[in-house]
Amino acid sequence: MSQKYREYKQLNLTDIEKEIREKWQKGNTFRQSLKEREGNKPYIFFEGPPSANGKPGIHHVMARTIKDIFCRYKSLKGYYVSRKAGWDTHGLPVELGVEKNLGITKEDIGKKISVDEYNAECRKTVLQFKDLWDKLTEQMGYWVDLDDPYITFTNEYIETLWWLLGEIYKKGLLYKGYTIQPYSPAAGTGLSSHELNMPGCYRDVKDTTVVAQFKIKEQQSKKNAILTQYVKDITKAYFLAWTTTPWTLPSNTALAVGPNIDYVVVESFNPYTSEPITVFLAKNLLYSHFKKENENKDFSEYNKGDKEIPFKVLAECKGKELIGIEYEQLMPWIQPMESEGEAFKVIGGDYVTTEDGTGIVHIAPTFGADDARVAKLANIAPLHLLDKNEKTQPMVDKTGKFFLIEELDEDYVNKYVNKELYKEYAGRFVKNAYDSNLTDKDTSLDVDLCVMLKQQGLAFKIEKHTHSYPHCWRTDKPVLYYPLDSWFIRTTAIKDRLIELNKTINWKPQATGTGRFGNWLENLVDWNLSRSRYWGTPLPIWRTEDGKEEICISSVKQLSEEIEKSIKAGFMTENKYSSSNYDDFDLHRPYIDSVILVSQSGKPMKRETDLIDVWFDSGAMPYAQRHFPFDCTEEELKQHFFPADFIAEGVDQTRGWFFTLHTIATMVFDSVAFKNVVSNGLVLDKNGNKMSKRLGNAVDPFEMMNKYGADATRWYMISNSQPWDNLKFDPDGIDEVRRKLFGTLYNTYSFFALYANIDGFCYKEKDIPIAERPEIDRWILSELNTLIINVDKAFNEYEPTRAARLISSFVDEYLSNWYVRLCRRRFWKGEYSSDKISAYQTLYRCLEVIAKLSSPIAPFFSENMFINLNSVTNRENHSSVHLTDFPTADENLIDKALESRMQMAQKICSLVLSLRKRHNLKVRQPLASIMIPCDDKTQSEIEKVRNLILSEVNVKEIKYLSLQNNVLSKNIKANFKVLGPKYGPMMKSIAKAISEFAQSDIAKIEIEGKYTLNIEGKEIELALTDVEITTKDIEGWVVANEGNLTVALDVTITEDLKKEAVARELVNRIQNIRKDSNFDVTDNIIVELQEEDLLKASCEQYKDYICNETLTRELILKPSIDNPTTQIDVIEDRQLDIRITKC
RNA sequence: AGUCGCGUAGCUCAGUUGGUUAGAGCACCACACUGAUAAUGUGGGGGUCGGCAGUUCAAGUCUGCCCGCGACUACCA
Repeated sequence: MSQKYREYKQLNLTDIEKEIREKWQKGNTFRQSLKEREGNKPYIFFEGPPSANGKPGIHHVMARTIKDIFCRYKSLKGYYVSRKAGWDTHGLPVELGVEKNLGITKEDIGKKISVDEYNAECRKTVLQFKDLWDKLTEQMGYWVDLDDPYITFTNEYIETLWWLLGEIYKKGLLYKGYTIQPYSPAAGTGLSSHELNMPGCYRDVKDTTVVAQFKIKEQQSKKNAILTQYVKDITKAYFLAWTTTPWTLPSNTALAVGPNIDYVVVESFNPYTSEPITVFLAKNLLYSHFKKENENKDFSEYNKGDKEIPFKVLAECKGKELIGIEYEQLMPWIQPMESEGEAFKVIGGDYVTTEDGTGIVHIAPTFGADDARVAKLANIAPLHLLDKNEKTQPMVDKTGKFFLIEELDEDYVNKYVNKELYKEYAGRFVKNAYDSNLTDKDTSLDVDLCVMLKQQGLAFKIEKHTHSYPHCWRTDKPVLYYPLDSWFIRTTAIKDRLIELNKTINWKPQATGTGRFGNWLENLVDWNLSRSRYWGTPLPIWRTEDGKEEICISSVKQLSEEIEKSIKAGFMTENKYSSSNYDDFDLHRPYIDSVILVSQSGKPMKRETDLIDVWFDSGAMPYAQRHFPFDCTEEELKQHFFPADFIAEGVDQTRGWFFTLHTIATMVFDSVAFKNVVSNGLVLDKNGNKMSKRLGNAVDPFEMMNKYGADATRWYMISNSQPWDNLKFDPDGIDEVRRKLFGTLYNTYSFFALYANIDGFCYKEKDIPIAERPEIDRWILSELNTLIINVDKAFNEYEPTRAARLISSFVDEYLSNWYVRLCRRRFWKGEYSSDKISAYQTLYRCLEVIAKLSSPIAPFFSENMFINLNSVTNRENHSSVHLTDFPTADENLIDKALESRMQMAQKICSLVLSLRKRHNLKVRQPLASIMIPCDDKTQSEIEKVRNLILSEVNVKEIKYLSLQNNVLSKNIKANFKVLGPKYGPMMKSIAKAISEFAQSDIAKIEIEGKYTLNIEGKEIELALTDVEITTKDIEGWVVANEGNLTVALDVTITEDLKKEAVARELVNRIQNIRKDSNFDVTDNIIVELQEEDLLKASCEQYKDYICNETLTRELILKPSIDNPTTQIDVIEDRQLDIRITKC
C-alpha cells in the first residue's frame, strides 16, 4: 500500500491548528503523554495560579509559552511532567471587582450588605472568566491539567495554609506588631502598596515646612567633647531639623544623624527673633541655610531685624560624635512613656542623606516607617497615648485628628499630658482635607504650629515646599502614614538562610536572582501578613481580650476539638466544624468569626479579624495543591511534588510569588521551593508603551491567534527577544515569523511531498549508508546533528530564544536555501536511483527532526508535519510528535571539516554571483572558469565541493593558483591580537610600517618566514604569524574577495558558451510556457521554433539537453510557425515564434 | 529618590576572553533567478554602537559620571 503524503493548496496555520486541537482532544493526547511517562523520573513544575476574575492578555500567552516549552521539552526527554492548573481566588482585585459591580464601598460591608452576602458574591465572580482562560489555554496549546486544578478558596486549601501558619507559629516566627502603613483617614482603611501605585495617586502638593530648632540640654555640655570645646553658650545651642509635616513635631522623640556625614557648628542669629544662636547642621547643607557672603561678617554690626545675617563656622565633626546628645522636647505637650524606651536624643540613621533638609532628621516613630525602624534599633520610645480603653494610640486618631483629652485615660493624662499646652490643639485635624468643616483656604494645623514655633524662637526657617505625596484613590484625600496593628512573619530571622538557599537557585536571567531578588533579601523586612478585608484566608489565631493568651489553629480537626472545649466552657453552643465532609462548612468569614474558643485559663478567645496576604495563598501552593499534610505525606511530597524543578512567571512576581514560595519553603522545610526559575519581562506595545485597557493598546490574544495562529504567535514571542527582556509586541513580527519560518518549512515539506508522492517514496528502503551518500547529504546531516546538540543544550539551559533562532536559521539558511535549492534536480530528475533515495531519506530525516526539535515551541505545526510524514512511513510507533523521544545526535555524522568547506563553497558562490552581477552576466550564461588562489590544503577542501560550486554558479572549471604566484597582488595587515601584547605602545608604528609593505616585502616575509623592522630605533622581528596576508587582485581577471578568500572569474564568452547559454535560455522559456499552459509536469511535448542561425546551431549541439529537460519529443526548427503559442527572446534583439503542443 | 535591567541601521535583534571594514532579518530601491513561485538570490542606500570622560598600544565590549526608557522598592526629613 502506498499512502500519499498530504499536500496543501496553501499554508493556513489556523486551519492546521484547529485540526490538531481536535485530534488531541479525540486522542486525549495530553493524558497519553503523561501516561506514557508514568513512573519515570519526575520533572516537577508549579503553575503560578492566575486570577480568573480578569481576562487573559497577550502577556499571559508569553508566560505560558515559556512554561509549556520546558514542560514539553522535558517530556520528550523522558521525564514525567505533571502539570496541575490552579486558580488564585482571593484578594483585593476580587473584592474591588465585586464592589464595583454592586456599586458599594468597603464601608458598606456589614451595613448595606452582610459579610456573608459579600463573600458569596466574591466566590461567584472569582471564576467568572474561567471559560475564557480555558479557551486561551486550549487555543494556544498550553498543556496543563485543567480538570483537576487547585483553587485557593477551598477549605482544603485553606487548611494547608493554616497548617503552614501553625508551623511558622510554633517556630516563633509569627507575631503581632505595630507598623507604619499608608492609611486613609477619610476612608478609614489601610491601603496596600498596590492601591498606592494606582495611576494618579501621587500628586504634587504644596505643604508648609519648617526647619525647627531643637534645644540642646544644658547639662549635656559636660558630657560631649564637641559641645565642651566649641559651643560658647550652651543655653543657645540647637540642632536644626527640617520637616514637611509639622503636625508630627509634637510626636518627635529623637533626631537622627548620618554617622559618617560631616556636620558643622555654626554661630549666628535666629532670622525671626534675632536672638544669638549656635546651631548644628550638615556641612554640605550649610549654604542652603546661610548665605555664603555673610560668612564671617562682623557680628557687632548686626542689628535686630537685619535681613543679612552674619554667621561663623565654629567647628566640624562627624555625625557619630553627636550621637547620644540629649535635647529638650520641642513641644512638651505630652511625654513619652518611660516604659517604652528613651527619648529626645540624637541617634544614628542609615538612611540620613544631605540631599535636602539639614542632614538632621526629625524622628516621629509613630508616623514614619523609617523613623519607627531606627527608633526601635536605638531603643527610642514612640510617642504613644493611652485611650479610655487602655489601648496605646498615636497622637492622631483614625479620623485624622489629635485625640481629645476626654478620650484618653485619666491616670495617663494626669501623669503625661500637659493639659494647658495640649488643649489648644486637641481635636485638630492634621490636614484640612480630613475636616469636613475646613477648606484649603483655612489656616492649617501645620501653619499654626509653625507660627507658634516662630514666636518661641524655635523656628529657623518656614517655607512652602512642593513634593509628591500619595492620595487615596477612593477619596482623593491625602494618605497618612499611620501605625496599625498587624501580624507579621519574622522573615528577618531566617534572612541568612534565605540568602544562602537563593544562591543554589538557577535564575534566568541570573541578574534577577542576584540583583533584584538578592537585594530584596538583603534588605528584608518582616512580612506583613495582615489584611483588614473580608474575602480571603482568615488568620487562624484566637486571642483573649487582653492578648495574653492565644492559640494558633493548624487544622480543621484541631478547630473542632477546641470548639468542643469551648462548648463545654459555655462559650459556644454548636460545632459546625465537626464534619469530615469539607463541603459541610466554610472556613471563611463571617462564619469563622463566630467561633469563640476557650483559653487555658478559661477565658474566651476571639479570632483576630485579619485575613492573610493573598501572596501567602500562592506561595503555599506546592503544599496546598496536594492538601498536605492531610492527603499527602511528607515523603510523597518530597518524592513527587516538591521542590519544583522549574517555574516561570513575569519578573513582576519577584517580590510576589517567587518570594513567598521561597520564604515559606525555607521557613517550613528548610528547602528551596524551586531549582530553576525563568522570569520573563513585560509585553509592551509596538512603540514600547505599557499595554493598558485605558490606552486601548492592549493586544487581544485571541485576535492574534485567530489571525496568525498560535504557533506563529508563540514562535514570535520566544524568538524575537530573550524572554527576560521586554518584548515590543508588533503583529507584523508575527506575520514575518509566519512567512519566514513556517512558510519556508511549509514550502520545504510541500516540495518533499510533491516528489515523494510521484516517486512513491515511503521510506521502505533501508537507510543508504552514510558513506554512500553524496557530499551535500552528508553535509546537511552533519549540520542537522550539530543542530540537535545545540538545541538540546539551549533548552536544557533554559534558553528558548537561542533554541528558536537556531532552528529557524537552520531551516532557512541550510535546509531551504542551500540543501533543497541545490538538490531540486535530484528529486525530479531521473530514475528512482539510490542517489534519489538518499536525497529523500536525507530530506525526510531533516523534516522529522525539525518537527521534534520545534515541537516544544510550535506544538501544532510540528505535530502536523510529524503526522503527515509518519502516517506514510510509520517509522515511529507514536501517534503524536509529543509522544516521541527528543532526537539524539549521532556524533559520527558530524563532520566539522565538511561543515566548514560547505561554508566556503557558499562563500565562493556568493562571490561569483556578485561578480556576475557586477559584470552583467546572467547565471544562465555559462562561463569557462573561476580561479582561486589558495594553499594545497584549501585546494583539496574546495575540490570536494567542486561540483556544487560549478553547477551553482554555472561555470565549467575551477583553477587554482599557488599563493607564491607572481600574478597575485597581496594585502598585508598587522595581526593585532598577536602583536599587541608583545609590543604594546609601539603597536601603532608597527601597524603603520606593515601596512606600507611593498609587494616585494610581502614576498620576502612569505618566503623567509620572517622580516626585520626597524621602529623607533628598535629592531623588531616579525614572524609570518604576526601578520595577515590576503590576496587582492589577479592580473587580467575580475576579482572579488571576502576575508581571506579571493575568487577570480574568467568573463570571456566563447562561441560555444554563447550557444550553451542560448540553449539554457530556450529551456527556461519552454518551461515557462509549459507552466503557463498548465501542462502537467509529466506531459511530453512537441516544440516548433522559428529558425535563426545561432538558435539553430545551439539546438543542434544541445538537442539532447533541451529535449531531456523539457520532455520534448520533437524539436523542429522551421522558417515560420503557424499558430505560434507565443514569442520568445532567447536571441538578442530578436523575437522568435514558438509553438508548443502536447503529444 | 534608591536598586536592577535595557539603549547597536527606519524597525526587531546578533556581536565570543577588549584585537582594527560593526553584522543578520524586516522595510526601501535596483537587478536577476524561477519544474519550491504569496518563495529565492545579488547589489545599493542607511550607524557619532545613548552622551561625556577614563583605563589600554587597542573600547560596541572594561570603569566612572550623565541622559532616555522600563521594572521593582520607597515616597522618607
